[in-house]
Amino acid sequence: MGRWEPNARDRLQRAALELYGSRGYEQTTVAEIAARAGLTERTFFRHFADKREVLFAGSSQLEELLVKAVADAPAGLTPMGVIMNAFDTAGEYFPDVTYPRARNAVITANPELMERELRKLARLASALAGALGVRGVSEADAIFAAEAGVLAFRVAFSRWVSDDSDKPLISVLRRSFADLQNVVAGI
Amino acid sequence: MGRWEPNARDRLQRAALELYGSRGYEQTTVAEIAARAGLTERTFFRHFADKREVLFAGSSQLEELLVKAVADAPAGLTPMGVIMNAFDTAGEYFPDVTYPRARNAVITANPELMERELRKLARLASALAGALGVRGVSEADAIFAAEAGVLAFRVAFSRWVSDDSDKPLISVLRRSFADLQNVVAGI
DNA sequence: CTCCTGATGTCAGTTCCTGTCATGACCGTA
DNA sequence: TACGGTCATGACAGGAACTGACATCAGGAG
Repeated sequence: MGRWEPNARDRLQRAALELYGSRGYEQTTVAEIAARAGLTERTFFRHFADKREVLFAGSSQLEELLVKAVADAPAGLTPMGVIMNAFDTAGEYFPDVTYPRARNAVITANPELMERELRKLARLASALAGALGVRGVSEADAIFAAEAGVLAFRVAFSRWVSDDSDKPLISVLRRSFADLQNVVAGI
Repeated sequence: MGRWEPNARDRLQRAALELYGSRGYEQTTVAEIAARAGLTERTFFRHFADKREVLFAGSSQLEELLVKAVADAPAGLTPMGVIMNAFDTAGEYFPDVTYPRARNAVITANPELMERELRKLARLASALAGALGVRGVSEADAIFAAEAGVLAFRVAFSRWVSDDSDKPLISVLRRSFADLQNVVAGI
C-alpha cells in the first residue's frame, strides 16, 4: 500500500487540527497544512474533498457502528429503545475526552465547520432511520426516533466535552435521553 | 433609499433561484446571476455574504416571528406547549406552497445548500431556546424543547412541500408534533 | 531488469470572495 | 440653478479554494 512516507492521510489530519486550533480555521491555508505534513496542496485534495472534510474523517466509522448496533438490536424493542440502545454502544467509541474536546473547540469556533458537523449528523440520522426501516419501523416513526436520538446525542456530546468532571459519555447520554423524553412528553 | 433600478436585492434573489433551479447550483456562477439581474458580481457580494446566502434571506424574519410568539405565549404552558403554540403561528407565515416548494427543491438537490439550511435551523433553535430561557425555563429543557420543535417543523415542512393534497401547513405541523411525541415517549 | 501500478508533484485554469478606489445618481441646501 | 454630500454600484487587482491534465517516481510482479 503505502510507499513514500506512510500515513500521509493521518499526517494531514494532525497538521490541520493543530493549525486550525492555533491559528484559526480561516487563517489557515490548505498549502500550509500540506507543507506541515510534508506534502503539496494538490495531494491534500486527493485525500479530502475540501478544507473542512479533513476534520470529519471518523464520522463514517461512527455511522457504521451505530447502524450495525441498530441492525443487531434485540427484537421487541420500541424504535426509541433501539436508538437509545445503539447510542449506548457509541459511548464506548469515545473512551477519552481530550481529542474530541480539542476537535470540538475548533469546530464550534467556526460557522463553516459547524455547518459540516450538522450535515454529518443529518446524514447519521438518515442512516439510522434507514436501519430502523429495515427492522419494519414505519418511515415516520423511524425518522423521528433517529432524529431525536441524534439530538440527544448532540446535546450529550456537547455537555460531555465542556464538563470538567470527566464523567463517561454514556452516563451523560442516558441523562440526555431522559431529559428529552421528559420535555417532549409535556403538553 | 433606492436610486438606479430599484429592488436590486430582489432581482438577485429571483435570478439566483431561477438559475439554480434550471441549471443547478454548482453549474451557476455568481457572475451569471448578477448579469441576469443587470448587476455585477461585486454588487452581488455586497447584498449577500456568499453564493448560498441569497436563498436564505427570509429566514431571519421567520426567526423573529417565532421568537416573538414564544415571548408572547400565555403563561402556564409547558415549554413544549409554548413551542408548539409558536409554530402554529408559523403556519400562517407560509400561505402558499409554490414558492417554498421551488426553493426546497433547489436546496435539497445540493449538499452545500442543505448545510446552510441546517445552519439556519440550528440558529433558529438556539434563538427559540433563548426565548424560552427568558420565560424562566431551565437551559436544558429550553434546548430540548426548541430543538424538538425545530425537528417537528423540519419534518412537517418536508411533508408539506412534497405532498400534492395542498393541506395547510398547520395541520401537517400538528400531526408532526403528535408523531414526535408518540415516538419519543416509547421506551 | 523491465513493466506496471499507484501515490505524489507540477502547472494552468476557474470560481468564490475581498479590498480599494472611481463613478454617477439622488438629495438637501443655498 | 448650482453645488456638495451620500451611497449604491462599477472597475480592477488579488488571494485562496478547488480541479483537470500530465509528469514523475517508488516498489512489487514477472
